[in-house]
Amino acid sequence: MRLRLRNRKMNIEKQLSADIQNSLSTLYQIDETVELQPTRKEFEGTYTYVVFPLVKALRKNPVEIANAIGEHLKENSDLVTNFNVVKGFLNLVLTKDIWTKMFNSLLSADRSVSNNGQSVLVEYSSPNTNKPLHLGHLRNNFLGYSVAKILSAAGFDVTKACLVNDRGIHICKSMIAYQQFGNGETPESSGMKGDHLAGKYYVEFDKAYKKEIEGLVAIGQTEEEAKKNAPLLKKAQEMLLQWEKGDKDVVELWQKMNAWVYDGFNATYKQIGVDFDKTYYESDTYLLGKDIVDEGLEKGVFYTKEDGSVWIDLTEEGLDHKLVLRGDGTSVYITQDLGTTELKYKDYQTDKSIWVVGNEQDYHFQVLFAILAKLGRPYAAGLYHLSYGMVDLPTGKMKSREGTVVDADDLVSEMIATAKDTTEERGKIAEFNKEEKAELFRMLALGALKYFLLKVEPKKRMLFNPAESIDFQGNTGPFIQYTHARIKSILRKAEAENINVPTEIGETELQEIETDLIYLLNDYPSYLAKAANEYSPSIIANYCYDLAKTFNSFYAEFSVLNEEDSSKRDFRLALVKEVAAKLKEGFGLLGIDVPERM
RNA sequence: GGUCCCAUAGCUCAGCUGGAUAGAGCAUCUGCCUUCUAAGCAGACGGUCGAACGUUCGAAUCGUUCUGGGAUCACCA
Repeated sequence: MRLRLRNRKMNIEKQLSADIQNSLSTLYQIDETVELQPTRKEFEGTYTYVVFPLVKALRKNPVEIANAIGEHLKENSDLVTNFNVVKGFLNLVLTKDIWTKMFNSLLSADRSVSNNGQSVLVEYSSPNTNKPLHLGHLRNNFLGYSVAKILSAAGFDVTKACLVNDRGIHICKSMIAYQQFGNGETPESSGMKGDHLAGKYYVEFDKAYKKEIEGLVAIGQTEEEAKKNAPLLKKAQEMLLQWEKGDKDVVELWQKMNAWVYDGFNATYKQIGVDFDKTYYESDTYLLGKDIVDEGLEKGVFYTKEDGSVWIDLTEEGLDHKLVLRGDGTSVYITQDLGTTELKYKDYQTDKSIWVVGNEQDYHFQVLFAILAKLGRPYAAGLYHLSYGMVDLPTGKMKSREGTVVDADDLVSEMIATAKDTTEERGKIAEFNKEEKAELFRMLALGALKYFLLKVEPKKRMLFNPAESIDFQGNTGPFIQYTHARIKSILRKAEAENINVPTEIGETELQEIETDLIYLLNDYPSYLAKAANEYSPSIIANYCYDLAKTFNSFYAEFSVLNEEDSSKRDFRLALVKEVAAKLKEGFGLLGIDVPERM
């Protein structure tokens, strides 16, 4: 791995800020940090410096200050050729060759990622083995995978982890229902994917369980009593105890059904293009954490109640008292998470650890992090819950138990069918063979789906309407994929005509839309940094959209290969090649592939 | 009831570390394919930025209160 000590990339904005700082100290003997913003389209200039904040200290009127700074910059800065002042806004016009310089520095930039010396573990997906993945899991998977990619591009050493919830009462429910109603059905005999088969029996359990409750209520029990007393639930609880004791038959059934489910999950993961470096299984880790409870008691961070249960007082942190171990000595959810957090740290010693988990667990993670901080864990400050909002349907919340979910496999299949129809309608891929077509349809389907789920800020809940299929036009994945394909088409044609793409360009007069593109390309690192800081793929998605949109405006108005001035043509060739590369790079961070043609 | 999150155009969303006249897409309407891919481009229409106070030269952005929606406050995970 290469380590770059300094960022050698020329940064106009930084240099300009420094020049302004210099002007301020020369003119007014003040030392201010300088923030620049892009000049609004309706004014002349590239960067704007707002002088209002100086007014108070300098006791001069803003226009006067702005003019003075402008004059000084014009005299002393190599970058500034002219300026104009509107109220307190100093609009700076930069020297003409700045754009070719900026672009050449982009062309010659070192594209390897420089390691930032930090490591991070990202846990996501974390499915339950009693049901197949649904739309909510897709948001989770795409988010986790993308955040891992983004952090990696930002220089982190990233480990992708998955914690499979493969034990517990919910798994036993599927198992009981299978025992009772399964008649030896298998994925082979039924033709169902293993995860769907397990999910079927989870739903079966709930149906039968509800019937039992009705029956008990009919003979006079209250609903609450009936829920506790229903024989099926008793059986599931009994089965969990047997599982914990290691009962041979139960463990065998558990292994058999889980193996089916893993086959199903692996097929889904492969289809949606998601993977992990490490998989943890809760059946291996659910007993962890008890030693941490002991440690907490010794340190006086935890306390014991009369019934033997162990608690922590988090009222100082603005939280409540929280149970960390049951009176009978068995674990609760938080106990396990204390244990797995410790385990992950022992395994990887990462500087940061991220959980991609829905916002219904916000409180749980507040508590978890607060406890680890109180225990003085060195890694506590690096823990982060990437909380995301639920995906709701027009009919309300998705519930696996009641079967009111948008199944992940079904949705992907439907999207592929839509991609096929949409593409064939346009009739542009006649020369594709069968495999190439299949690959393209999948690429577009996943592009549409991933972009749809990732372009929204993670913490916002979102609505998915199955009746309205996901668009392929406008602000969508396929729009950006299409833009990439268009550029590739130009590059192919150039190659066929033996026109080389230059690696350095000479001075040439540029259109405004071309400088817009250079500006955007040059700005990419700041978007990447922001996305990494905020763990937010939506920032990358929106950047790609901006870039694609701007390119398409350029494309509609100007021609690359039909440009008669060869220096302009060469510049445009290099420019569009950079745009394509950036779109591919950005979409790569979202886990979306881009086609050569479509 | 306590705590946390969300509220921007008819719909889906950007913008939020305070800056100039709040931007896209979808939908509706008008133009643009004998020229590098029309999954595109140009334009029209559409806004009390949930409400009220406050801080500020300046608030969609910060603060307080309120309204609406969601989540959570289990010896479930």
